Amino acid sequence: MSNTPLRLPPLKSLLAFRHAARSLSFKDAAGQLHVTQAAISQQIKTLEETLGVPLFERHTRQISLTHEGQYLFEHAEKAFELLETGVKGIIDDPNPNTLVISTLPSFASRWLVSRLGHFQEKEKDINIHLSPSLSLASFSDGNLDLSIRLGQGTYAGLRSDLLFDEFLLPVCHPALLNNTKEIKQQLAALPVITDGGPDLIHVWPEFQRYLGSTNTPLKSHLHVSDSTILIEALLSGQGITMARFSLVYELIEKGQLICPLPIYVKSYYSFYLVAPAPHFKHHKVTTFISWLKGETKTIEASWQAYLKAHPELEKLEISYGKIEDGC
Amino acid sequence: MSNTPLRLPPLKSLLAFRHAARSLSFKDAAGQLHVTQAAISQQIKTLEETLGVPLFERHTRQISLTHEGQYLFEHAEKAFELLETGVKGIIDDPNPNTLVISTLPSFASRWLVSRLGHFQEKEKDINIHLSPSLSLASFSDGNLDLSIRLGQGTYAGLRSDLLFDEFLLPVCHPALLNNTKEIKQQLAALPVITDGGPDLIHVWPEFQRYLGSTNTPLKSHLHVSDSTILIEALLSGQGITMARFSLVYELIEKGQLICPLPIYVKSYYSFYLVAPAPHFKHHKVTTFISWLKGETKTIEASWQAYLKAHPELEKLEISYGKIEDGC
DNA sequence: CGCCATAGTTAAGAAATACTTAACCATAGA
DNA sequence: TCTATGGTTAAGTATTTCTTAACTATGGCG
Repeated sequence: MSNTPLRLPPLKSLLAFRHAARSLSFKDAAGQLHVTQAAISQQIKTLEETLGVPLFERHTRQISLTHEGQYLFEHAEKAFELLETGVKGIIDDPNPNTLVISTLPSFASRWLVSRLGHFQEKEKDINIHLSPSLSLASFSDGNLDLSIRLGQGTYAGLRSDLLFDEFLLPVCHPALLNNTKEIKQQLAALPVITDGGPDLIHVWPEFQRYLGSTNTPLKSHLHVSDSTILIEALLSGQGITMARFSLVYELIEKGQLICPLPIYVKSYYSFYLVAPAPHFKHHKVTTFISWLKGETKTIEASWQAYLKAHPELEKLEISYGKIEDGC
Repeated sequence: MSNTPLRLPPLKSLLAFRHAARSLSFKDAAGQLHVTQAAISQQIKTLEETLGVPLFERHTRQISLTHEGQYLFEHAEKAFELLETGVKGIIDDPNPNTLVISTLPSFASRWLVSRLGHFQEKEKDINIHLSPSLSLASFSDGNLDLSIRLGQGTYAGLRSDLLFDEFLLPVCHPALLNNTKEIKQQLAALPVITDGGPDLIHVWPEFQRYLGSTNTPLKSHLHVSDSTILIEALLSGQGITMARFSLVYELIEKGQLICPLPIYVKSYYSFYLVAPAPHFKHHKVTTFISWLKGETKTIEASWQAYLKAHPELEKLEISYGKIEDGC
């Protein structure tokens, strides 16, 4: 007998065979594999032609295994059980009691950290490791369970679930404004604070147009490294910015910051839960996501309440060119 | 943990992974699987994304397995070994000492049977079961090893290897002709013997044209069930036919039959060895085929010698319409 | 007994997957 | 320092798998 290495028949047809042989029904096998009966029929036919032997006897509406079919089934069943065991062991959570989350430092410090106590009290057997990151952290080394990012949800090879949409408001310290001049004039004189978020880049032209100073450079400009610093700069009265609602709405509610103009923008970035698809099946992840979605409902509720309390708010429509994926 | 049934990742990517993990080289895995290195690279990437974990660590030009990769490899290796064992057991010959051959009764009786003694003497451990059949016998019940058919070699789901080409000659008993009249006139008066072979149907119009009697029905017509009877009819002087060279050349050499006209036709049917592809790997089949090809060289040699001895032979070109697959 | 539902089959076309090619990157070795 | 090597990726092509629709041969029910 030749020693040339064996070339397996199409593996899909072997899997189809295994299911058909186990249930002795092409129809049932089709249901199990989420394909049509015709697909199974064709797969089995191809397999029989490739192997050169019949694997089933046909009895019009029923099938039974031939001797060779029985022999092959015994091997195929064990083989696919092994594959299933191996794959399941891979995608099962190797560390079910520790949830490693990466998110924006600003979102972590301004919103999430202060709420995590509630989660930990509720879920005592899940430890949270919060890992701030300005950009999408890599899942490639296997040490990260979930990422909460602001972006477009288009991360290659990863699943992204929308958490909540983001809105941008003009925000500053109340002490920066008084009644001696018109608000727009006062604002035009304030430094603008930016943090490099790509969704903001497209907003300034509109902002300036609203202030009536189209196509002139920003008078004064404070650029900070991320939104955490940006919020601190706002709170210390360094200037004005279009701030993300999720980060400032509690400060506005407390009167520590104000929204001096009746305008807002819907960011084309939203907050997403991002991870490899199998991570979304881990108990600790699904538990955290359920809790988080409950908590972020307060952001959405606050936004709706804010809109209701300020009917004069006007939505600026931004025209975008090439949009980055997000951060 | 959810009880929803596990859906395996693409099986091809698991096989690619297995080979890459075993040799720790995408390049080597590509060679083993007869694809390009890029294909393996993409398969592994897809698998890692689907499973949500890295399986290899990359070191520019080298790879090593991660912990999860090692775990999965152990399962995958065993699983594919099982599949290979099962498949090999299927396509290996369950009955290596008995070769069941189906062929045309005419070819069996006129040519093959008388030579099989030589084969059996040469190969004492292979028993031949010769099973005459007017049409292609089914391989579906697993009791047939090889078929020798006259056709176009286009049998669905089966492999067909050309054995030899067939030629058609006008043949009759020598006693049917004398010197009193011109040969063509005498032949036109003879009954035509046919056996239903589709390759003959298209020949008669040309035959008649050659005799100078275009578009008139055959004067007299003896139809028999197959070529075995046809040869007996020829030998008993019942008429003329366009006979297959392989069946009559020995009778012509002995003077028992003659070819009264210097014409011939190349049949669009040829003799083929037909079987499910794996059967061509069985030792008994390859042994028989080697022997048979040696023996059928005498037919081809005889044909070439016949052409050389009769340089006046003219090849008639037949125009065909829709052609049947053969028998 | 006739009709309807059922499971398997097949052909043709569409959808999805896998592969190739070419260009690229980061080394390692000569 | 330059070249060869193994892995990566994008774009386009080839192949495989699937769906749909029509078909066949039952088996069971009214």
